Amino acid sequence: MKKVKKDKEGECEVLCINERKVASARKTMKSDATLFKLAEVFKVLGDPTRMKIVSALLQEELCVCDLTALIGASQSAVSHQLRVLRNMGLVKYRKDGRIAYYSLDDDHISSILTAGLKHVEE
Amino acid sequence: MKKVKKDKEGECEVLCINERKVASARKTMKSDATLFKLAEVFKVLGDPTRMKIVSALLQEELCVCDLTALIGASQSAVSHQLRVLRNMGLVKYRKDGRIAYYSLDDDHISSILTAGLKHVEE
DNA sequence: CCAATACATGAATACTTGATCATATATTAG
DNA sequence: CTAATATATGATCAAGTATTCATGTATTGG
Repeated sequence: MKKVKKDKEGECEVLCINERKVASARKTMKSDATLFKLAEVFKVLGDPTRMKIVSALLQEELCVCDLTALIGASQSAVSHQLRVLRNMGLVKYRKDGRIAYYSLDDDHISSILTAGLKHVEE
Repeated sequence: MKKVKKDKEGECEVLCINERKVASARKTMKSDATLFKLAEVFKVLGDPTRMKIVSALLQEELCVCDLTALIGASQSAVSHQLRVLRNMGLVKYRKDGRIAYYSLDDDHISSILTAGLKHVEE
């Protein structure tokens, strides 16, 4: 159901498409792969539990037990979501005995949240 | 299954929880409502189709038809996702006859993407 | 060594959600 | 008015996902 029509010469005659604007946008847009990765990062931040975890880690590293107490979820749920955050490279952790201390992986994450907050807080 | 124990005086004796760090984090963390809204915004940006739409609109307004051509999705899918973006206040639109021109709702959105890109592009 | 603690993880389930299909509305050309 | 165009939207459905439950691994105190 493409919005195009074949004319007598076999060429495409577009309808309402503004070719110039479309070409211009296509030129400056990031690659599909980059946009996909970007969407993945935002998707990971787009869950309340994970958002709470990340924002709790903004100041200092915390262990799983601290995080569980802080955000009001089960230890299992926190652990599962920490793995998601780890896999996306948003948090890292170090082990000290049987305690795992989690922290944010890089400084960009703080600025992502800050930028988002500006939109949320009007 | 709370990680707490009642002791003889009826008080809570925590296990590995670092009370000081937890209290400190709790103080500076945004409210649950704010974090929830923040997660919602990121969730909306966390879909490849919507991410493509938003990034296509970074430079100038585009009509639905342009967007459909640009991002390679059906008109219906684009329309549905535009509504999600509208409801979240990420895009706005104006009608000119039967054509709807969409644009980003505020400038923060660009900075959110920029911050995210810094993480994605290492 | 043994029990308790801290955390991780597989399975099952309920819930969410993005795409498609069909159709509706609105505008304009003829 | 009528047909075509541009967009919106409800319903359906398949795929994804967050939580819970049960259990596993690793570390440490006694």
